[in-house]
Amino acid sequence: MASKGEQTRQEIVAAAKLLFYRRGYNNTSFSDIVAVTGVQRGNIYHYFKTKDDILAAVIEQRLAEYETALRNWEQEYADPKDRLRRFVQMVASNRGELAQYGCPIGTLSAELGKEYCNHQRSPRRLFDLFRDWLADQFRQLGKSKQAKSLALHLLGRTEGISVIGHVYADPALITTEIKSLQKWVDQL
Amino acid sequence: MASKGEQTRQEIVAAAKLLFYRRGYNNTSFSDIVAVTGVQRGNIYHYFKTKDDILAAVIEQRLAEYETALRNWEQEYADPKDRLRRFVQMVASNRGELAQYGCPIGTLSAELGKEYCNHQRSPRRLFDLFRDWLADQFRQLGKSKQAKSLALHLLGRTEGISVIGHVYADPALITTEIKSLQKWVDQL
DNA sequence: GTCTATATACGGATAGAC
DNA sequence: GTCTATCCGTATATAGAC
Repeated sequence: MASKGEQTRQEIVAAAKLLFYRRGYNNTSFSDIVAVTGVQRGNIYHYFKTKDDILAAVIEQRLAEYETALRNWEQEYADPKDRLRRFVQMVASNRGELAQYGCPIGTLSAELGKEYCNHQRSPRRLFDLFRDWLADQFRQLGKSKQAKSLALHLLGRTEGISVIGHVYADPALITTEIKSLQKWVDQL
Repeated sequence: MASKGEQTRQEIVAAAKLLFYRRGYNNTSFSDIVAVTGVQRGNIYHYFKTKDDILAAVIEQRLAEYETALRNWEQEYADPKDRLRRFVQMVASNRGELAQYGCPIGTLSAELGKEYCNHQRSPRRLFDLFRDWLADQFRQLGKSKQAKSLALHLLGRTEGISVIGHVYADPALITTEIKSLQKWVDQL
């Protein structure tokens, strides 16, 4: 059972995660977080010294979430190819959100990857998580040598699809492109 | 010959274009533009009523630039396939910048595409420019029916490659992925 | 742990002298 | 067309009562 304080902390992180995604990190203010959570300004600073600290917590939260998802997929699907299909399917399922706000990892990286930003390299760990997991699947398919570059190729394809879908705010574009990507997986 | 005022205006736009790309739109302040150009704050407001107006001018500038490039490629290469190759080659040539700051169009779209942003749909015109030109080339290759979706596929591939190259700040990743994309063009 | 009040800095934008 | 001085809002962050 989580203590009261821990629960408040989680509420702040959850709200920040959503706001950073939908509005961007720089465009999200403490006032926004206060408005969403009901937790008062001063109290937020009780849990996090700076806005950067909140961002760090949000990234940790995302890492944990995705790790859990990947573990589950490993349980659900024995065939590495099915796991790859499940990964691609995730993008298709999220097409609505992706078309509205872009990829949560990709747009965060784009924003934080700019010059003079404290967190330039932080979102890379999120990419590492997927890259390493995907590479594992390719290795199990007997493609040890190209595993890493195949993983980056697949990651890049999904990111590109998200960018196009977001620019045109059109989930249907994501569906079309994902079909071609599913074929690519099938033909491995 | 450009008048003095016109020249000053151009300097502001040029500086803003570079700053918006490298630091992001929201992270660029008037003070930054003053520091780069030497043009004083009040004087900038003589040319642009708002920061949004500067952004609009920067987008127009990019549109004009890219239009010129595309026209030149049409002159240089008669074969539509060579024109497609030239497009892909552009990404390869810019890999250094792309790895450092991301795609100038893609990262701008990611930033402005977020919620409650005045310019949510402005960068779409930049994508339209490339999409329509690429679709034209596919049409001339006898692929009228799929022209638009092939164009979006190619655009998406380059965007995805930029995202990965940027996240890992590694131009070599861009080179690798571009090779596979060149093959795709060759096999059309 | 929660809240109010406030410090401090910097953002975009304006007024007006020259 | 250029420049200085300044307004005003809002941002992050802090102090301290309860």
